[in-house]
Formats: sequence, structure tokens, C-alpha cells
Amino acid sequence: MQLPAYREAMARDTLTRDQIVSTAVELLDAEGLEGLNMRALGKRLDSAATAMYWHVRSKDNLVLLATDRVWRELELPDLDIVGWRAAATIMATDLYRMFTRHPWLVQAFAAHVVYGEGKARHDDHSLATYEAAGFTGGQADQAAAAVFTYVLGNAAGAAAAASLSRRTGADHATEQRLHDAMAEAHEIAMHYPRLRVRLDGPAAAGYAASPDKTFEFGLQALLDGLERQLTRRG
Amino acid sequence: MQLPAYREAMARDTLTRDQIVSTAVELLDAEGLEGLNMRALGKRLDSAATAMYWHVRSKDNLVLLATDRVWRELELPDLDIVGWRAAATIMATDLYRMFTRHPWLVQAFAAHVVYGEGKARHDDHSLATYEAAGFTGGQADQAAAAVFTYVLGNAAGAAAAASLSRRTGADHATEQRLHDAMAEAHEIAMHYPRLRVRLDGPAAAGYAASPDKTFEFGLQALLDGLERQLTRRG
DNA sequence: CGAGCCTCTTGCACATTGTTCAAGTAATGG
DNA sequence: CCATTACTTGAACAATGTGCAAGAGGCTCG
Repeated sequence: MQLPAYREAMARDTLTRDQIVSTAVELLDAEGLEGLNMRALGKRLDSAATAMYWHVRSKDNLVLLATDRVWRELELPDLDIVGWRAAATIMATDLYRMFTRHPWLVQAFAAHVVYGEGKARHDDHSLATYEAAGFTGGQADQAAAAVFTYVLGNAAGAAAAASLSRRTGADHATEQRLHDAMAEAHEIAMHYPRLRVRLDGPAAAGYAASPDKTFEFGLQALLDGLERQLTRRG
Repeated sequence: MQLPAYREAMARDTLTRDQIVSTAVELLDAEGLEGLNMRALGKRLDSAATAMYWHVRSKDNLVLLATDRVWRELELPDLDIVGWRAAATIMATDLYRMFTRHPWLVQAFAAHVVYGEGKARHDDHSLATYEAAGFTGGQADQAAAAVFTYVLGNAAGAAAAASLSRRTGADHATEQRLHDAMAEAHEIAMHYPRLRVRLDGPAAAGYAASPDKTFEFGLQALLDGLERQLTRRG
């Protein structure tokens, strides 16, 4: 693969990297991380699967690019206009929504996909927010990290809960897999009395009831806690 | 596969489900979720890969069993002895350590693996803890969920950071993949000036510096926030 | 002790999917 | 019109999950 620096499109109707990444994001949103495969992507673009490899080094690389693309959806609040707490809330909520829109992102993160500039921009702004709040150096880092991880974890939980409750004829592969998993779990439970399989549990119930509200509850608690650390120190 | 209800071992030296699950956990710990494959598992157990399928319905099912096994490592603090805050801290910290010991768990969770009794037990105890703290019904659920998700997110971040900084000749596959990813990222960055790839960022920096400390900082902030919600209402 | 029957184990085979590669086809510049 | 550059394609390979039919060890009943 030669990466032509900012090539201009030829007259011929040809694939572009942008197009491929966009379609990949569509496919990821629709089918999840395991729903994305090169042949399906090719079909969706009316070309051979292997044509992708001229534009993209590998599938992993494609996921990386898709990830970076999605990070750029985020707008960052102006710290001169809104206070740090509002800014933190906005950023965390937007982040949460992004993860909700693109559940595969959580998987990608868990699988150690490296992030690009999109995340860097967000991180910078996040850091600035907590510095504006009054945290110094290392503590601002930690505060930003705490909130980010809280959002990430919440998104993971919400995604799992959603895929559990989303019986309303969603996609097929996931649905099937889930069905199998539950059937298996129940079968195991029947044969192994000591293994009482439960698919709900409080955490799942909390999410299922209203993931967004659960998210907000915890977020505000976390921000409360951070604020308290400030006033206690200050 | 017939699941014999609690079969006793035959005289013949034969595989057991337990053995398979244990070996799977070993392999998962050593090689990660994508390092686990039936053929490798078979080799490690000196049997054909397909022999697993008599004891285990599928690979997914095996991961489910491995997951449940690992959840049982957790001990639960006695709520009559330690206060709720200490109990919450202990449980969260143990959970965090469990995720750190078995990084693939985060991936499994993100990939919507269904959990078994091990998690249910933990959830029950967690709920009881926050009820002991004074939260009522739904709020206790939300508090438990908030802390759990915080831990999960933190574990995901820590795992990612660890695999980034763990250059000290760890396993090979992951190392290689990581190396490739970074090389790719840099290559992309060179050819597409607008895509300035950054592999660090504040969050990553925070983790890398000392993930455990970052975890504790955020955890205490979150618990502070929860406590504050109690006193404010009470 | 032999026949039949469980309980596993094995080897073969197939489908899916990531990826490589040599060969093809279109636009472009000379 | 030709050579070069920029892509596209189809065949093919390797890795991996999994089904299946055949085998092999041990138990039980006659």
C-alpha cells in the first residue's frame, strides 16, 4: 500500500479511503465489531473484498481509522462560557452518547485499539476542564481519568444491558448468539445445580430500568466527590 | 454433548470440564482472548482440539465458564464487621485486582458474555452493601452500578495502558500487534498531516504513571459523592 | 468370558474470514 | 500510441470454529 499524500480523486469512479471508513462505521454500528468483515464491506461497496487492502493496511487498521473518525463527532464546550462542572457534565454525557451510538467502540477499546487525534483532542480539553476546576497537574490527570473511565465502564454496562433487553427484532447474528448463550446458560443450570445461572442481578437491573439515569446519578456523585476534594484541600 | 449430571470420573484417564476450564483460564491469562483457540487448548491438554466439544458446547460457552470460574475468586467482606464504606472499598478494589489479573475479562464483558452465579453473588453482596449504607431500592441499585462501572472502566483503561507500557518482553503476539499498530499509526501520521496520532494523552498518562493510585483516587471521590448524597437527603 | 453399550477421543472435512499476490484494466503524461 | 501510474480483481492460502462418523476404552449383564 502506497499512501499517496492527499491524492485527488481520478476521473474514474474509484474507492476512497474516506468512503471505506464511512461504510465500515455503518457496518460496525449495524452489526457490531464481529459483524465487520472485509467481504461484507466489499459487497456493500460493490467491489472485491481485497480492494480494501490498497487503501487500508489491515482490518485492525481500518477499525483504528473508524475509531478516530467517530471521536471527531464530539464537540467540546467552551470553557470561557460554561463553568467547569457544566463542561465536565457535557463532555461526559456526550462521550456517553457517543459510546451508546457506537457500542463497538467499547469493544475496540477493550481490545486495545490505539486511538488517534480525535481522542487526544478530547483528552486535552478534558484536562483543561479539570485544571480550570482547580486541580493541579497530576490530580487533574487523575480526575480526568476517573471521569473518563466511569463513562467507559458505564457505556460497557449499558451496551451489555441493551443487547440483553433489545429483543425487539434487532440484527440477527447478535440476537442469535445471545439466544444461544441464554439457552446454554439455562441448560448448564439444569444439569449443574450448583451453578445457578442468573442473567439479571442488581447492576443489570439498574441499567435495564434506565441506563441513562443510572449514568447521570453516578456521574453527579463522582463530580460531587471531586468537588469535595477541591474544597477540602482549598 | 450430553451433560452427565455430576459424573464421577471413570477409571480411564480422561478429560474433565474442570480441567478444560482451568487450562482455558491459564491460556486466557497468558495470551488474551484472541490467544485462546481450541487447537492450542487441545495441545496443552495433549488431546485433539475437537475433544473439547464433548465437554463444552462451544468456544463462547467455554469463555462463559472461564468467566464464571474467575468471578468465584472473589471473597466478600462481612457487612456485620466492616462498615459499608470499607466494604465498598474492599469489594471495588478486589474487583479491580481481579480484572487486572485477568485482563481478558474486560474484553469478554464488552463482547456481551453472559455472566453466571459468580457475578450474581457479587452483585447481591454489593447491593446489600449500599443498602446498609442507607440507600433505598432503586438508588442502591444505581449506586452499586455506578461503582461497578467505574471499576470496569478503570480496569479497561489500566489494561490498555499496561499493554502500551509493557514493553518488557512480554508475550509475543500481543507485543507484535501492538508494535504494528504503533508503526501504522505513525505511518498514517506522516502521510496525513491532519491526522496527528498521539498514543499518550492525559488519561493514558494518568494510568501509566500509576494506575492503582488513579483508581483509588477516583474511587474515593465516587464514594465521597455517594456519601454526600446520603447526608444531603437524610 | 463375550456381547453390547455407554463414555469419551480422534481424524477428516467444511465454512468463514483475514490476507497475499500475480495478473488485469483504466486513466494519464509524453 | 505507448509506458507508467493508480487502482481492481480472482484465485489461493492459512488460521480457526465446528460437525460427523468412526474408533477405543471400560462397564455391565448374561
